[in-house]
Amino acid sequence: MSTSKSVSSSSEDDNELRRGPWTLEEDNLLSQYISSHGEGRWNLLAKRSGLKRTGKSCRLRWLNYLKPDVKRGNLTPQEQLIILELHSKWGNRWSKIAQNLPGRTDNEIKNYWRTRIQKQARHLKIDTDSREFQELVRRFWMPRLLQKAKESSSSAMSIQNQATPMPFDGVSQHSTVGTIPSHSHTPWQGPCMNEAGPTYMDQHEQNSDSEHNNGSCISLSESANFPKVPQHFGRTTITQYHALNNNDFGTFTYDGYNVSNNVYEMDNFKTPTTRVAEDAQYPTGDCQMVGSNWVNSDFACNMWNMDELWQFSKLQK
DNA sequence: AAATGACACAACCGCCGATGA
DNA sequence: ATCATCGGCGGTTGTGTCATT
Repeated sequence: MSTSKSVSSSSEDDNELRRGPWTLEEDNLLSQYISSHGEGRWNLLAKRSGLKRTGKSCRLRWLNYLKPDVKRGNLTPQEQLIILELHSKWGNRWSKIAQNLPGRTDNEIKNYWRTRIQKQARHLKIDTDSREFQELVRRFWMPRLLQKAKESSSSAMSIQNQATPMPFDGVSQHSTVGTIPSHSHTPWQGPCMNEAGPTYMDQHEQNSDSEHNNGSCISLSESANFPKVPQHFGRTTITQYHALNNNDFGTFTYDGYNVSNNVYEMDNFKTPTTRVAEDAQYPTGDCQMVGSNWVNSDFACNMWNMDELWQFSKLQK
C-alpha cells in the first residue's frame, strides 16, 4: 500500500481518491450522510457526500467501524468458541460466521483467526486445515474456552450482584460511535440472540425448528427454554446455547457428557483417544493461564500455555 | 533513550455473483 | 443475450503501537 503518498492532498491530487486511514472529518461526513440518507448505493454516496473515497471504501468504513452496533474490543471466550466451532463447520466463510456474532464483523473475525489461531498453529507447526488441528481445537482449545466462558459468566454474576456495570469481555468497550444496540442490554446474550431471534443456527436449521422460533427477540427469561439445536462437530455436539441470563452460559455436551452450569468436568473430555493424554495434565478446575487475570489481560497472549499446548499436540501425533 | 521486532487491526485489492439497462 | 455497475467476500498488506533489547 502506498498510503503515505496517496493520503497526501496536494493540489494535483485534489481530484484523486483518498486512500489510507480515515480522518475524523471523513468519519463525521460519512456518518452524517448515512444518518440522513441511509446506507446503500455506496458509489452514489461516495460522490454526493463529498468524500474523496470509493464507494467500496465508504462501505467498508461504515460496516467495519462506524456502524453503531459494531462491537469493539477483545472477543469474549464465548465468541471465540463460536468462531472455532463455526470455522470448523464452514471454513473461511467469515461473513457467514460473523452473522452469528452480533456486533462483530467478518474483518474482525478474519483478523482474529489469522493473528491468534493461525499463529498458534504455526508455532506448533500444524496446518490449520489438517485433521490434527481440528483435533487440537476440539479437544484442547474448546474445552478451555468453555471453562473460561463459565468463569467469566460467574465473575460477571458476582460483579453484577455488586451492581457494578462492567463489559463482559473485560477490556473491550462498545463502540464510542453511536449507541449501544438494544440487544446489548446484557453484555453478551449468547450466540443465539439478536433482535431478529436466534442467529447461531443457520437459516435452514432455524426453519427446521421454527415452532420454537417466533421470530422476535428472545427475552432473557425465555432463553432458558431455547430449543435444542444440535451442532455437530466431529464427536462434539453442542446441544444448547442459550443466553447468559443469570450468568448461565448454557449446556454443552462433549462426547455425550453435559457441561452444565457450575460443574465443569474435565474427565468428560477423556475418550479412549484422549485418555492417552492424561499425563499431559488437562487442566482441572482452574485454568492454566500464563497471565493471572485473563479477563483484564490480553487474551490473545495469555490464552494458551504454549508448553502445555505443545505437549498436547505431540500426544495427538 | 533509541532501535528493533512482534503484534493487532484497519484498509485495500481482486474476484465474483447479482442486478438492471 | 450482453454489458456495465454495484455490492459482497476472502486474501493480503500497510501502519501504528507496544514490548523487548
